[in-house]
Amino acid sequence: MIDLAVLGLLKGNELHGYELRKRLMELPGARAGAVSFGSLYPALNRLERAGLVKAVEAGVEAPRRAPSSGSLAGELAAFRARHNLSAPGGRSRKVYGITEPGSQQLLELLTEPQPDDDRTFALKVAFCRHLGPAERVALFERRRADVTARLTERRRHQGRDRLLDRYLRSLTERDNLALTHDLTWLDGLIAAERSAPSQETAS
Amino acid sequence: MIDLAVLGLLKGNELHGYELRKRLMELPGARAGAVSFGSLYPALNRLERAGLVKAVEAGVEAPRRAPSSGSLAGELAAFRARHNLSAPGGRSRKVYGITEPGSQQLLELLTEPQPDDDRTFALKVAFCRHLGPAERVALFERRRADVTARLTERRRHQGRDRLLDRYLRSLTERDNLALTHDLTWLDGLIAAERSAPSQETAS
DNA sequence: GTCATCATGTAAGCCGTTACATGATTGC
DNA sequence: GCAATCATGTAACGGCTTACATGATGAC
Repeated sequence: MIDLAVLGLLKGNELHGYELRKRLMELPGARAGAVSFGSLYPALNRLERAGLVKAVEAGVEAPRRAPSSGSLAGELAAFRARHNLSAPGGRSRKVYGITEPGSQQLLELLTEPQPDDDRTFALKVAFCRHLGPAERVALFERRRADVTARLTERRRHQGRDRLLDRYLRSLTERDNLALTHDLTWLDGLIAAERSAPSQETAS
Repeated sequence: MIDLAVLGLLKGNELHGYELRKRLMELPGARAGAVSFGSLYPALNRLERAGLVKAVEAGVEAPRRAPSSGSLAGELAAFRARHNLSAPGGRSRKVYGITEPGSQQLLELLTEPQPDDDRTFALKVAFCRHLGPAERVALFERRRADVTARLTERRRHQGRDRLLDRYLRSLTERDNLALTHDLTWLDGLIAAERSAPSQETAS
């Protein structure tokens, strides 16, 4: 989940951890991108060790390891820091970019056929522009099947609606509505995909 | 979460673990009650040790500990097994009921004011019949505030809609719709609560 | 000069899952 | 008799959170 989120965002943007999280939090879809720093930073380090992302324009690192009295590196850092100001390419923070293996891994994550939970699916949609039209449709169709299955499951179990109190009934109705809306939405996505000029955005 | 689910279901029904899970899985609301056996059974034991639930009609337990050759207990178990068939009060399974402290704990879990994630909120609604009207409205109002906050947050961040690709735009729209529908639903619940004959279902 | 925000990290722990082990009962 | 389902558990592990520690920078 967090790998998908990180790789998806880094594909196209070079970002440092803090900014990455800010963007993640802004992603739509039921808090899909919500992660804590406590899991983001270790994840970034892990992905870097795995070669899926790499630090770019790394700039000043480990100035505190410098035993020499002359704080050359420190001065440099301060100078750089005075001039960066948020534009992608800042200094003194660790800016990451995606690597080729990282891009491949992103595609694999987006393509894996196992059923997604809601948050993962939202993330996949958020980054599905990196897929080709066929894989995109496959993604939507798989989800469609999942939602349909849930709906029919629900209908199987709801015969005893009369036995439920009003709150459970209301909850059930809400659930059915939400699932139905999702189906409609997915159908729209699929239809659009099939009729659209099919602009490839392959890897 | 699992405590809420277990206590909520046991309030009113006496059930064994397997049946408990089956009912949990049937609860509406975005897979709200989905739990694995691997977490359910330990949870039941924990709740029992804490005195929040207790085994009732324990019936045949530990027949394998009986060293005597005469398999009296075994025979009895077999006899019972032939006749129980799913009706609450089965044998050879561990049937649990809620205790007074358990009921109190359930009320506390239903009343705690911290914001709920979607699944927890669904569970609270599923069992909110055990609350009084005032606490119920409070529950709904809190959720309403949460959803409203999410909506305005979203609106703050979506000025650059034009920058997003069609999939992110679609996802954002879907999200807005879902949140809006939820708001309407909550408003309906609140209105119904306020205008209803206010049937108390206190602890 | 002090406070909020930016920025990166570590450690402990929670809460749940999957996989495994075991055995009784039911239906064919 | 054999398979599917019912039924209860344990062990290992995974992923994420909270809380903590640290420090630079910017605004006033």
